[in-house]
Amino acid sequence: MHTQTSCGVTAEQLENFKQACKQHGLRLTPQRVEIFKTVALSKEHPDAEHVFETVRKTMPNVSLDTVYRTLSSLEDLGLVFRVGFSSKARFDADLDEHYHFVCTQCGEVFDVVPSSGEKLSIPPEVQHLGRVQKVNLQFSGLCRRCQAKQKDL
Amino acid sequence: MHTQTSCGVTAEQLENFKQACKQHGLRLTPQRVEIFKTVALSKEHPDAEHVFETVRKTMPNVSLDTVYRTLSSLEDLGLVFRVGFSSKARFDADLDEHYHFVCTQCGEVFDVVPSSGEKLSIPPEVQHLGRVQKVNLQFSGLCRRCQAKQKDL
DNA sequence: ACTTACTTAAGAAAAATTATTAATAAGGAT
DNA sequence: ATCCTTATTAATAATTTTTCTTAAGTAAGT
Repeated sequence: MHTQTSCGVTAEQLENFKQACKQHGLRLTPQRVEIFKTVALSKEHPDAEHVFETVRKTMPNVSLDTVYRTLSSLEDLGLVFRVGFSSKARFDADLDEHYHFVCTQCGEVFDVVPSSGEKLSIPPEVQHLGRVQKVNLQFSGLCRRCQAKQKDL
Repeated sequence: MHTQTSCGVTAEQLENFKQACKQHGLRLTPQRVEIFKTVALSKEHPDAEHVFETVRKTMPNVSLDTVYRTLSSLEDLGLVFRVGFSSKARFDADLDEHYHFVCTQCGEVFDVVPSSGEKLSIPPEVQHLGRVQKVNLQFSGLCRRCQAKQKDL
């Protein structure tokens, strides 16, 4: 069994969080700790507004801006995963099954056309959750060109 | 080889578009045709603003509102695919590999934890495009509860 | 030719996120 | 312990993206 803090976040998780902050020179402010704990505790994939409301219960003065800023920095440290993609909507008329690679730097979107053997099969547990109408698979990272640019510095 | 129109949209694609519009009682306005063609021709996954600018070159009076309205209806007909997820950002502190099923009706997000055999492997052609830092796999559709609600009507 | 959906225009309004600025406080130095 | 530097924060304002309103005109499709 895991060692747990009173609030349910594993001590391991918290320690990991503190280490990552220290490593990147981020100060351990109460707001940051509270926001991290809130996401770590929630099982419902909260949005920024929801985190804001939850944190406000114990820290009535946090601003929504801090929540957004903190969530972004936690994402940068890899401590929190952003579900979905919050950028503006983009469209594609190619309806054949294919995926996308999005460069986090330049924003370019590349098509990934799977070979017949690579096509994604919908896991049975997903079909049990509901009727799947759409599959969205997106990889993101640094594209070749942006990688090269970084090295040029 | 495919039969092509002068502008590069396959006749098949256009025919499919016209049929779908007819089936759903959507009128075949020049704006709708032009917007569809623009997305179909573009290889760059354009956003609404980009479509707007492109369409304006040949139809200087289209409004941005029409572009948004049309793109949405084309998506509803399944003629156009919305890349990424345009909803608000949601966060998850669970960093283990897992996917999500999002209900298009109620918005609830369900976790999909793959069994070891189901885990996604990153295709080599993706690794060739750049350094993958994040994988985002999202299924969407109607969840069980919302399915039941629909039947109850 | 008629009906009715659709579009334009111009503006307002939501909704989500980010920037500005002055005050505050974390964490290292003294 | 206290001081200092600099990141961080609260509060508010601003931006960005998308949708809605209203009204008047246009044109698709039967």
